[in-house]
Amino acid sequence: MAKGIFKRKQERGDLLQGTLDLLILRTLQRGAMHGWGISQSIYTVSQEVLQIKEGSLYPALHRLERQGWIRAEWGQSENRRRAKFYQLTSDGKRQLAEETAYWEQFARAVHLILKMG
Amino acid sequence: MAKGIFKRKQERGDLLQGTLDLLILRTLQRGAMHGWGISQSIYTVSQEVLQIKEGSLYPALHRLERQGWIRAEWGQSENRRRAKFYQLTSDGKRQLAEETAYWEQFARAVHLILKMG
DNA sequence: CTGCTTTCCCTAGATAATCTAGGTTAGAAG
DNA sequence: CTTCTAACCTAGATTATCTAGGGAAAGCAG
Repeated sequence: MAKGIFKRKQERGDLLQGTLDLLILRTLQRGAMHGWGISQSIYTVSQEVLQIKEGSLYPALHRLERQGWIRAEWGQSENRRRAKFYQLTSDGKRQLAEETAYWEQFARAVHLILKMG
Repeated sequence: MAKGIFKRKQERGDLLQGTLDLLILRTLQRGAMHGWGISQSIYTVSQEVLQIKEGSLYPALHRLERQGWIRAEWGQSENRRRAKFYQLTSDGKRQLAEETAYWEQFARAVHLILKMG
């Protein structure tokens, strides 16, 4: 990578903090999906902006499962590989609604700061 | 606190993660301010939504100063107390622009996920 | 003057989320 | 048979924020 030309790609994974659960839950609202697929979906739907690393994804999925917001089941992927499919539980749906509302309030608040006179 | 009645106030300080610097820098864009004033400004401008704890505020200010984005100077507050006034440096202005752009891209991306079919 | 409240500053340690950097398995493809 | 890729996993590092303390000085109530 040629010296100062490409200024640090600016990692900024920090903003994701606290949002990852929401993104996963929302993605699962469209139907059951395996982990790999979830991260791909987030990547493409966000127009290549949100890139979830595997080291974040799987721990997050296990966390969500432990909290009873998603349920896992082994199955077969579209490519005939073994894959773990996740789906929202009813608790998960409630949690999704809550987190969505919270995100919207938060984003509005930040917007107020950014646009103040 | 009466048993299950008040369900966890849901702390959710997590969303702030990665945004605090932006909020502080943006607040200082309006002029020099002391720490206490910065947090009050963020609180009222955000319509009571964003509440920065002192334990986050002061370390953040020191971090920003260490990185050369803000500069501190002791002075007197409106209430005649000793207070440390911070102002943006030119590096800080550049940083503010960068973080603003990044936030907007991020917020757009999350919005895409939340609104997908 | 005394004591209390408010403003303003500070920090050590806990908590927790994400990332880095590794690794495994099994099907597909050459 | 060898390589590539989809799909899963985790330990440890990093880092931001919060909890929970503490201190000093101005103003105010008694």
